[in-house]
Amino acid sequence: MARRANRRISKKAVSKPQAPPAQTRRGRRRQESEARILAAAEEIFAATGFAGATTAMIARRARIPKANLHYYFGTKTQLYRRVLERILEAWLASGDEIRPDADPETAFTHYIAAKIEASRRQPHASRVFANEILHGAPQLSDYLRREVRRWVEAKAVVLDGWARRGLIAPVDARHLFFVLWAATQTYADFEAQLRAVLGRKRLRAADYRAGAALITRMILATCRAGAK
Amino acid sequence: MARRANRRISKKAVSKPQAPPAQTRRGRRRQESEARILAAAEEIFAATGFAGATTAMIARRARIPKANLHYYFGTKTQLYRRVLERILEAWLASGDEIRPDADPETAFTHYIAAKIEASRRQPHASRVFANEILHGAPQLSDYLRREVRRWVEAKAVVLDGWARRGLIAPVDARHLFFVLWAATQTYADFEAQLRAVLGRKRLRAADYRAGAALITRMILATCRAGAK
DNA sequence: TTTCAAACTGACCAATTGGTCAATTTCAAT
DNA sequence: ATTGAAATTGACCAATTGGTCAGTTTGAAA
Repeated sequence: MARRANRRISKKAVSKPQAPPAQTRRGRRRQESEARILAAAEEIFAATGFAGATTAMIARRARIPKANLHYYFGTKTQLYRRVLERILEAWLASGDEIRPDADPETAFTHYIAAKIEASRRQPHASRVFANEILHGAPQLSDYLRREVRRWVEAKAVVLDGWARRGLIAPVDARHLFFVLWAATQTYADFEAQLRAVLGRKRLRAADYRAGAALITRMILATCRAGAK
Repeated sequence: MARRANRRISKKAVSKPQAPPAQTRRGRRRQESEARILAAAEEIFAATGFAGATTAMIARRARIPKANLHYYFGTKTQLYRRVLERILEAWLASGDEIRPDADPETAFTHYIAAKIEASRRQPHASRVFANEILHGAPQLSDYLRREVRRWVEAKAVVLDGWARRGLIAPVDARHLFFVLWAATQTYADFEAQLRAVLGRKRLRAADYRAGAALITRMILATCRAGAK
């Protein structure tokens, strides 16, 4: 692991990979490299978890020297955090359609479709997130307790409002989201299992459609006003 | 990692940890140690994943010398496989209630309750399994393609039979199980997230009950004969 | 064109870790 | 009581890996 003596100081003493210049050639090249590293890191972390990933693997996939990766991102843990931040940002941005003035059926349908689409298009992101939580969210617990919790509280208010107005049946909003996340993300996180069971080499568009359709049907049947 | 030269041979040359004697003192002591190691390994693998786990951690938790662990189980990978096998066995044993002659509503209710109870009582097992699949099931793909697939095919026949007899609405059985597994296992695999969102230090009995109740309600609403 | 801080990287190192083994202890069988 | 195969374990090692750094290159600014 190399000497642990104030890594921060010696780092700063050498150079500061801060402040990407501007629209200079250097700035452009740098942004390009950073993006490639982040993408590579996401793939590797998704495939192997934090502990299983090596900075050498990530650098190789990004096609840059390992020392360069450390020059840009510092430690493996810091790089991992950057990857997580990007993912959580996207995660929190979904669900905008769930608003008091929206039509519940439409809002649920679109939300589910978007989540399934995310599982299909960015499975790596979903898996990195899943892996982090699976192992106790050591790097994310603050985010979960703050941003995610707030997100859920806000959505719970919306669902309760819908229920009060008789638009949907009353439902435990928190657990509803737990189940919704699990159901939609399973198409990314557990893809290996679904492929094996379905006997597919790769999941097809129809598989994702079938999942979205079933989950939507389940939610609508559960929440349909007057239900149980 | 130590010399890779035929580990198998040198191992055999030293001794063979096969054939647990009988009800001798040694036999008993051995079974005890093996059980402690397997339990410790399950916890550690669940908490850190395969790559993040060290045999030293597992040995420490099992309170035996590391060399002893290797004496009993060979390599870390072999120990991991033993842990996985136990877990998958239990996994496949669930769902016995889903039989042609069973009442669908009762069968679903019991299956969901059992899965949630498993998430509550054996969260480690669920997490080891989840971690394995999340990373592409490198050690499990054969099992998934054989045992699990067969399991699902059999259950799909049962559900189709129920539908044909008008006991439930027609439904895509495969995807129904995907969603059911995800929804119930999330109470173990994503416990850290649920705790954060619910603002709990530990999930309570009531939380598991709420989850089971909602999932049951969803499945029954979806499958109720005559539904959509 | 000159300059020099920033960018870059090959080579290296210390810590960690999976696994081994020689030497010792235990105990089931005789 | 004797015996030897099995069980046990402290000490060790080679491979891996995160991270560093000295030396070189690059390009923006003067």
